[in-house]
Amino acid sequence: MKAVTRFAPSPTGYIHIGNVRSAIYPYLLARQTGGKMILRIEDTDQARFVEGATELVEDTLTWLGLNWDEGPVVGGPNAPYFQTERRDIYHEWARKLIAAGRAYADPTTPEQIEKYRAECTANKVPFLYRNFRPENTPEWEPGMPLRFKTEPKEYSWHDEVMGDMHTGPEVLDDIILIKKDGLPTYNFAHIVDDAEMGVTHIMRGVEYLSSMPNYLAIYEALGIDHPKFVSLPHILAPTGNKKLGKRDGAKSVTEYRDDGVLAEAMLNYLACLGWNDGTEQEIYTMDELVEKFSLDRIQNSGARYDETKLLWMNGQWIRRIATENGETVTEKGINELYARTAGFWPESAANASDDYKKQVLSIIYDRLKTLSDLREMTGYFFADPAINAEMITSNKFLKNTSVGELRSLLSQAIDKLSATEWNEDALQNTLNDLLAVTGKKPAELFSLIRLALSFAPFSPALNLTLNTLGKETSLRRLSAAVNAL
RNA sequence: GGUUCCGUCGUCUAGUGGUCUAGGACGUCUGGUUCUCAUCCAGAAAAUCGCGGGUUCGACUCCCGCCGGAAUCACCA
Repeated sequence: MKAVTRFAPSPTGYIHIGNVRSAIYPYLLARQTGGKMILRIEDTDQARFVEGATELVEDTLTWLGLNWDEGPVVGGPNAPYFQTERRDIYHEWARKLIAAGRAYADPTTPEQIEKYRAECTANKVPFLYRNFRPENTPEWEPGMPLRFKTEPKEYSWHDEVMGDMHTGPEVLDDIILIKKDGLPTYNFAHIVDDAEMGVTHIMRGVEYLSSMPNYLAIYEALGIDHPKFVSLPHILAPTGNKKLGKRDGAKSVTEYRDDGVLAEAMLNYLACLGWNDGTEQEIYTMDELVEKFSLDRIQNSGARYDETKLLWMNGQWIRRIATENGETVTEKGINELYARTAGFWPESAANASDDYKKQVLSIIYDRLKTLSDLREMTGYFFADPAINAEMITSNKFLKNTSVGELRSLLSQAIDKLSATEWNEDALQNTLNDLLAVTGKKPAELFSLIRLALSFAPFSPALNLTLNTLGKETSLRRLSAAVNAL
């Protein structure tokens, strides 16, 4: 069965990690079944509308590789895809309900409603508007709120994630269908749109679960079949038991992109938070996700967001791309990874060539957790580091060596390296010779040379660092270090 | 308060009556890979399966009760 799914955000800000899954899962199901994915913008709340939010949504989906078949930008047979432009459609459906005696214009003022509510609170009974239904209602016309006239009864339904559900009549109420401003509420609009657009699966957060009976009542009154319901459990904040939201500092998805997280890792992590295919696989490509995704394996309890694991996964993806999933870097892999690194290099790399940066990347990639680590970890490849003799003399492997000896060791290194052919293997041989000649341990000799070259807390293997830096630069820095000691 | 949902290592999870003295992953710790950091490899610690009853020869798995957590009760979505 070809699934028609949708992601229907309201344009009130950025998409954060707590709510992208309701875009990922619909996408996966649509692609798996050869169906389609619709992007619909639910902008009926004018007060919460945020300028530019739609573009933010599009940007996020595009980055993650979640392309939509119908919606803004691409259009489609069910256009328009902004609810504010579909006003007439909702009114048309609303009139059907009125004609069937299942909706009425509500003349009650908000103040009066508040009184009813206060009355119920005082008497400790649940507030149900249907108990205060006005007896004489005017004929509805736009500009008046329109309410659903419910018929309280029990409802049973099936949720693809939560299983068989059942509720009593006490949860049914006369909910607002169309607001005073003429725009529909979410409760009404999504039902109409999903029906018009042929949506087969509604995937949304569990917070809508308690509204289900009211939706079921509307589907019934409208005489239409409802789509399948898929309630997605919440993603929990790192601490506490609350769902992850902007107030808990949930970062936007694109903020992770700007911090150097790969789209593949983000998608992989999020898809597997609350879903797994029952195997022990951890790393999934988009294609594998599309192939293996299944609704019945979505977890029905909330999952805590764990950034540490996301970062681990990002490291895995960086290595996977650089090595084309093998053990060593390949040219193609480095090119692929390099293409993602724009904007993450230190300022000093501004004038460096692509080839040089690729070479640096190829020896440093397995140390990266995020692309932005490049900024902190590669500076000395592009500009001579500030000399800090203290860093050498206080190093744990060097602090017991006299300054005179340090100088002598560096001088010997300079002599040997001056006469060496400059490539990885030759450099390694020279380094080994140096070890033999001086009788020093690698910890002492290599640490010294490494620090004199980089003055950085860590760096790639010495021979690789030397090779990339080049002969001239390496010897210059070594000499400068001798003079500074 | 009403209604509904959820409950396995710190975290994400596997587990659908016996193969579970509960498996994997992240994190943590230890050791190895000629320096550092990281990768990689090996290993360790870590869950009385929320609690109490029952059904059964046998329960993490089925039933009941309880406890704990969450969601929702808007002219917001």
